[in-house]
Amino acid sequence: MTSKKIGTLAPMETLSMTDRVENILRDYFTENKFKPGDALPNELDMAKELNVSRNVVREALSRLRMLGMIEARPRKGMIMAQPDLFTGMEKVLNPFILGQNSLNEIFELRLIMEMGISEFLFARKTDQDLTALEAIVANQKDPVLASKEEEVAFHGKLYEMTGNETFKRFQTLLMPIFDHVFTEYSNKKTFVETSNPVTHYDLFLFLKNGTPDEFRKGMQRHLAVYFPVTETS
Amino acid sequence: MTSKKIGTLAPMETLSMTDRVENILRDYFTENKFKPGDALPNELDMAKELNVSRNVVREALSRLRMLGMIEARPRKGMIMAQPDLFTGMEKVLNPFILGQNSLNEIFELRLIMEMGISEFLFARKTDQDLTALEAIVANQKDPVLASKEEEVAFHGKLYEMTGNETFKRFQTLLMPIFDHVFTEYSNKKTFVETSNPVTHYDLFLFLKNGTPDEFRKGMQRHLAVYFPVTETS
DNA sequence: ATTTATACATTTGTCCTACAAATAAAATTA
DNA sequence: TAATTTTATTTGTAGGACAAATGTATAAAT
Repeated sequence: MTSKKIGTLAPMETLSMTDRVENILRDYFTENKFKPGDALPNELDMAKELNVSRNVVREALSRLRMLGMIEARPRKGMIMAQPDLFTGMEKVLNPFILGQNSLNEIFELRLIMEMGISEFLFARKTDQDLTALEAIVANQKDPVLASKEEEVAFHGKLYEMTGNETFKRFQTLLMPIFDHVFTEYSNKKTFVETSNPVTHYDLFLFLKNGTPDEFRKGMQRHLAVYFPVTETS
Repeated sequence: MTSKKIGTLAPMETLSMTDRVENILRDYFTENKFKPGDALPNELDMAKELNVSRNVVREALSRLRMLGMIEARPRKGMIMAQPDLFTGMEKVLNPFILGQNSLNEIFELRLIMEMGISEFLFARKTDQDLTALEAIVANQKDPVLASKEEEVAFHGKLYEMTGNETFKRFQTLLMPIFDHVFTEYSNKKTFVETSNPVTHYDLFLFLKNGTPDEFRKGMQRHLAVYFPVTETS
């Protein structure tokens, strides 16, 4: 196997000490099945063990602390913590930094999710939820053009009704991106006024009295303008 | 308004200098609309400007570097970079650290996404994709019990066929969690053998010759055992 | 002997200084 | 002008120092 192929040649990015220590620490936690609450060695011991300066260890630990992976109690030591899945993602969600392609793909993610929640909504909806949802759609004057507040409240409530906190948090984080891409849509494309648009109120009725299928079809028509063109409409 | 309410009393977590500098820097980038490629001030200037030590600045920068937000070229300076959305998330995806509740919710996320991709699959499927997918299902001996490799390959290919790189990457990251939760399912619950399960091959046929609705219904039955119980099945 | 007071050890957070390495820019020389 | 040398710049890494505060061990007092 003396092939000339030595990789893509690009990824020969020499990692810094900090990068390596960060990886080593994460691997160490995983291999030793560290669980929230478990105590970590102190910084100096780590530095000596790894033959690096305390600075390097602290930079690596600082990263893990930011992610919520570990917690440092001054003068007491560090312990493992329960990280939130999206803490890291939240910090890079900046439309000016993210590429346009990423932004568009995130927007598509929304379409996918809102088409997929139907079963969960019907499985977990409560009368209380429906009442709250009705209040949201009732606050709306113009039945066609929803206000931004109402738009956010309505769709947000749907995510909340899935009973999946992670899912809801994901949506809340992505919301600014949705809005950003939506604004671009509004500016660039001349909107094709659909003949009989499905309003939030229609969706509410589907959710209250209809079936998962009816609701999903309604949602699809509600979001129709954003979908890619399909042969079999 | 001289109420006695002074907050929840809990969130009085005094931020460290590093935490604050990290926030200040991110805000600074956002407010000044920093874009990938833009040059950053050097560390010493930042430290002087913010009245903190270079160590603190470096710890904060180290975090942003980890997220891919900035890039440091030794001896040349730092520039803004294009972060990957999920870099931070990837590092905390550790079943031993994440809570069981999070794990279950992530698993539900998968169900939601796979129910929602139908329209995208039909809008973007190519003959090449279908050929590749057919090869995957053809490799399978037992039509009912899919091997783990085939399972991963089939569902992974579906995500890939949406043409949404972000979506596909998300799924790849979450895969170990899916697998982890799935294993728990297998151990705890005695599986209810569905009378006529929908196989991957069935799904392939729906995707090739059917409609988005047919495919989605098939997918729902394929994943039925994992769904929450719905009144209107 | 029990309680109280004191001293000590521990550990993170922050600051400081120093220097290597390597590149780009500037200055010098041919 | 061209080639060479010098210098300045900036990140990466090392190492020392100390404050603060907490828990623990030690000493003192009743």
